[in-house]
Parts: sequence; structure tokens; C-alpha cells
Amino acid sequence: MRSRSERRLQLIDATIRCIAQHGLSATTMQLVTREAGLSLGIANLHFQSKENLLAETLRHVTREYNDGLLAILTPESGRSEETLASSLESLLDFQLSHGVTQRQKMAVWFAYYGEASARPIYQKICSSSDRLSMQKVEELFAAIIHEGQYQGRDPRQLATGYLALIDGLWLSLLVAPRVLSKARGKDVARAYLQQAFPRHLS
Amino acid sequence: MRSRSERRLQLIDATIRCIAQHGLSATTMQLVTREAGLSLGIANLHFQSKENLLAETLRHVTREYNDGLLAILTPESGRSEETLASSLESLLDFQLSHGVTQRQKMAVWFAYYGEASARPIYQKICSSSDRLSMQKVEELFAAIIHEGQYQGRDPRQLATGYLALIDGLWLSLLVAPRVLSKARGKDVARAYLQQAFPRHLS
DNA sequence: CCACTATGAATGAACGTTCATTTATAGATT
DNA sequence: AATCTATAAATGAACGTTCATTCATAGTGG
Repeated sequence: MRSRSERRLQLIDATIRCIAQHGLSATTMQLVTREAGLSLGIANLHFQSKENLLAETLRHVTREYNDGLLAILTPESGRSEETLASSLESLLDFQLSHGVTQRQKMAVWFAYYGEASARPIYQKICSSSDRLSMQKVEELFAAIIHEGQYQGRDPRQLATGYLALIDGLWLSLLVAPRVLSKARGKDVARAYLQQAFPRHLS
Repeated sequence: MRSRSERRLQLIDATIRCIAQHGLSATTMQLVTREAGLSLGIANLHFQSKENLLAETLRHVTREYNDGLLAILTPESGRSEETLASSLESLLDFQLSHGVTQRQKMAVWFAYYGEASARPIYQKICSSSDRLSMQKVEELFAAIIHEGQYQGRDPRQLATGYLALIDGLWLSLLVAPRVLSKARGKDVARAYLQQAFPRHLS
């Protein structure tokens, strides 16, 4: 017997694997609980309903990503050696890191996006996560534009473009990994940032 | 009584509306046939199975998009007034046109993308469509680079970035239409192309 | 009259959910 | 320490519902 939070995490992890392997529409309670090595009734005990389990799984994946992003984009007084250029580099590294771009995570991400337009609860979780990324990246870009005295740059437009580019690259990595490797995807994103902020990226 | 091809199209259109409104996982044969104003058994008569109906719907949406793209990116001897710059402008107009960016079409598109990693048949249709776009856009970019004598540009990298950007913008338009308007999305894509080919876009 | 189109009640498989029952743990009592 | 008791965790058979598919029947055009 394990604690409530342990079991919840165990079930969420199993849900992620099921969605990645079988898709959202073929993910059943049987599949999830068997994947977790538990009995059928356990998921309803901890999550009340399948709908809730799926929503919590999305929240978990979203939170994980946001935490990683905030760790990079939230200025901390203790890290004095940190520069805007290094933040930009870290952002790029993070968004195309192994942890973020592994098939499992991206498959889950886009599975929910695909259903988001029909399910308000998914829509809400996705869009509020997007809003956070947007705000943080826009802040970073604005600071870089100020520091580098770049002319004629709109931080919001650049952030919109950059985040859309990253989303599109993730989609390519997921659907056609043979056509686009992670390394080349990173080159493409880097090229975008270099065009925008040539003096902040080598 | 209608002909086979008419009924097929009628059912595919109904499927598109159902997926856009209820999502792929909640799209049932009842819903589709009722939306088409027909009886329950008719879909199996014309498509044999639900799986086949869904695959044909994806093929239909994909073909529609590809036809539009090819009409722009396939050079024809009869259109002598056509320049590379105008092709670039047409491409941008098309990809962010009302017809392509309407919620219904984008919702269907991403619903299938979301399931693509778990269903080989969807994966195949999506990736072969992507490959075509990639090839055609890369050809256009290569011609523009040659004509404009642009230095240090890699047509494949630029095409990869541009198509990823378009995909990402579509996703934003779908999930958070309030945050990103179609007009601003177009500005973002235009800015990307202007950076790449400044002498080919006003 | 034949082949094709169309209907919708019927069918059986699969699904989410429930709940009586069993098992495990921690604290209290002897 | 050993035993008892109370509480929560865990199980999986059973239930009602929903779904894709089938098919006997009816309608239609050539």
C-alpha cells in the first residue's frame, strides 16, 4: 500500500505512456491501470473519473514544462553571472532538450491540443500555459532589445514567431522524425534567434 | 437517391463538422450520419468502416490543401507575368487565407495530428503531405535565393523554419484565437520571409 | 425485373463506473 | 510484545450504457 500522492503520480505516468503508445482516443481505464500494474478500480478511487485523470495528466505535463521554463526565465538575485545572452541560449537548449522533445512528451502534448478545440477544460489548461510562455519570452526579448539597442524590433511579434516556430518544430519532430532531426531543428530555431538578436547569439 | 461520389462527399463534410465541434474521440457514426441528414447504416455502405471514413476525411482535407499549394507553387507556361516575388506573396496569402485558417479545417487537421503518432495510417497521410509542402517551398526558396543572389542562405533550413512557423501559427489561431488574430499571424509570417528575402517582399 | 441505394432496429463487444469484499497499516489496549 | 480495532487502500466481478457494425427490409432507377 502506497500513499495517495505516490499512486496518483504512478497513474499519471502510466496514462502518459498509454497516450503516447495508443493515442488519446484508445486510452482506456483498463489499459492505464494495467500499465501501472494496478487494479481497474484504483484510478476512480484516486481521480474520481477518467475525465479528471486525463485533465490531471495534462496539468502534470504542462506544469513540468512551465517549471523548466520559469527556472530559466525568472531572474534570481543569486545568479549574478547570468546574462541575457546566456538566458537566450538556455531557453533554446531547454526547448529542444532531450527531456522536452522525447516522443512520449510531445505525443501527449499534441494529443491534447488535438482535442482542445472541442473540450473547454483542455483548452483552458493549454492556453493558460501558452500565455505564461508568451509573457516570459516576451519579457526576455524586450530586455534583449533594450540591452542590444536593436532597432525596429517588436518583442511581442518576435516572441509570437519564436514560440510558433518551436511548436511547429516539435510537430515535425513528432510526425516526421526522419525528415527533421533534433539537431537540425535546433539549428533552425537558432537561426531565427540569430536573425533577431545577432549580437546576443554566437 | 444520389450517386456514390455525392454521398461520399456529403458524409466527409459531415465528418469534418463533427470533428471540429465534438473532437475526434467523440465523433460517432450516429453523430456523423445525423449531421449529414442520413441514416445510420449509410456510412458503412459507402466507406465500409468508421476507420476508413476517418482516413478518407483526412485524405480529403489534405488533398484540398495540397491542391491549393500546388496551384501556387507549380510553374505554368501560360502565366508569364508570374514572378518569384508574386509566388511568395501568394503563398503567404494562401496559407493564412480565410479558407485555410477557418476553425473547422484547423481543428480537423490537428485532431488527426494528435492521433498520428499512434496510428500509422494517419502518420502516413500527414507526413506525405508535409513532404510535398516541404519540397515545393524549398524549390521556391532555392529559386528566390538564386535570383536575388542572397548569400549564406540554406533553402532547406529556411523552408523547414517557415513551414514550422506556419504550423505553429495555425496552432495558436486554433487554441488561442483571442491572443493571436489572423492579421497579426500573417504579419509574423511575413516578417520571417522579409528577413530571409528582403528584396522579394515589400 | 434486377441491381443499387437507403433505412434503422438488432447485435454483441467494449467501455466507464460502482461497490461488496479483501488486504494492509497505524494506533490503542492489554 | 502481542493482540485488537479502526481506517484507509486496493481489488475485480458486475452493471448499465454506448458504440460500430450487421442485415432484413424497403425504396428507386434503368
